[in-house]
Amino acid sequence: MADNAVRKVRDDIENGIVAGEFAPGSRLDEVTLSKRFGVSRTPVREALMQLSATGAVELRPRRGAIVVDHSPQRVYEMFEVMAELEGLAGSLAARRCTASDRAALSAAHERCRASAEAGGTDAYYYDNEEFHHAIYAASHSGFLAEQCGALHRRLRPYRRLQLRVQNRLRASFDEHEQIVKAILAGDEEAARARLRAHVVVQGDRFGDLLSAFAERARP
Amino acid sequence: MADNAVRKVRDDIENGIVAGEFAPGSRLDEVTLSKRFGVSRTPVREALMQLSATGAVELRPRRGAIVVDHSPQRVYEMFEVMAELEGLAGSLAARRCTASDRAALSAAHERCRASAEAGGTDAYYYDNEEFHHAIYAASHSGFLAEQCGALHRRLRPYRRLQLRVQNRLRASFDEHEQIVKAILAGDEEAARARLRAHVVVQGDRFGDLLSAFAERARP
DNA sequence: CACCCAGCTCTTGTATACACGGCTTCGGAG
DNA sequence: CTCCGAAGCCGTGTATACAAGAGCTGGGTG
Repeated sequence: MADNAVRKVRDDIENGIVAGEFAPGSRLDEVTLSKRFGVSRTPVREALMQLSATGAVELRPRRGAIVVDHSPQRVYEMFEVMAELEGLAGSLAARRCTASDRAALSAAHERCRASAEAGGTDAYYYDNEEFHHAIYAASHSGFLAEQCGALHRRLRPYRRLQLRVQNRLRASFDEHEQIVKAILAGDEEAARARLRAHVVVQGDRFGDLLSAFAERARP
Repeated sequence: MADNAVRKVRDDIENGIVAGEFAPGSRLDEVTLSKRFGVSRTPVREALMQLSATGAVELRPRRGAIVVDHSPQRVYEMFEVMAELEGLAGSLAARRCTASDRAALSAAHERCRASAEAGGTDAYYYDNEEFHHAIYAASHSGFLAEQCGALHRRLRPYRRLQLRVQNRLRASFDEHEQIVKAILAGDEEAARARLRAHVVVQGDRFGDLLSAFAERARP
């Protein structure tokens, strides 16, 4: 339920997982969490179930919840699927986008340009998210937009780590430029191919992913 | 939570939705459901949350759960996304499948052939599911297999309705034949294209989808 | 000395009780 | 007659109590 208590608990646990406070494989005890957050076990249980649904934790019957261990291979697979869905979204956007979609996409792109030139990875990270969501919206497929949004959110921590790599920010923006051009030109296949290449982890970026994992492993 | 009570309640509600007992847009009252299934509100709540996670119902804060109304457009969008993911799975399967994957795929295909010739749509429906799962497994991407499985399951009722259309069963099997050939030949692009075409709702099949909806609307 | 079994404890799964927010209905006023 | 508002009721959200299964520990035995 998007209610107050359970939402708060869910977000707190999620943040704790991303921050490394709850290590992968560690047990999440319901009573410990409830005492920690000052609520009863009920909202904690519901939060854990929601996290289980989004794949952040694994619930084993009668044995509690453990933080899932995202191996590099699994993260790679997730980016692979994400690339495919984003490619579809780009293709549909190139075909269907309206004038207001174009305006929103261009505006998001310009915000990315500004933050890329300012050099703040955090600001760029946020604007980058807006950019991708503008593409989802332009696809005019509500279900696709939901799926993309959910996966995007799930990959958020890893994307954030990847952006820290030197020059990745600039390269990302240059790729955006090509993507925008293809969508505005109505070139479905170019939009699909460029978005796919933008998202998928390949070449040097696979090494970046591994190094990001290594960095995260440290305290 | 794959526990006994909540799993049973969840499956019962899901079946009720598919069977049309719970009409789209209708309210699912927690106390009514709990009395009906002879359990307390707690497992009912958890079941509803799981159904909300899989998209079968919508949970509005403080206002209860309602059965989501899948418009034809939305179902079309879901098949569109499914087609994309299956295409990716087929492409990966063509590249990566091992000897045992090939054997499993061929075996599933032969079972489909048998039930197609026997003419039983229910049997074919089941074997068809096995066939697609064999492709997911052959992709050797655990995450992709999970996503495909989840979407497949979500679309199950609509696929079942579609198979009732005359000759669709035979056409489906013929498409399978081409897909198997492409995967066994290691032709990634052919496998992708044929799986996509197999799954997506286009041409006559869009009319079939609409008629299936019309039929389901009746008591 | 190692292995197995039994009892205990700790945690999850379920039930019930309590609190708070929204919806509805009934009454009054314009 | 219609519209607005307040109070009561119904239903969800949260807390707590009870039951049952899984893991652990300690003692006994081979």
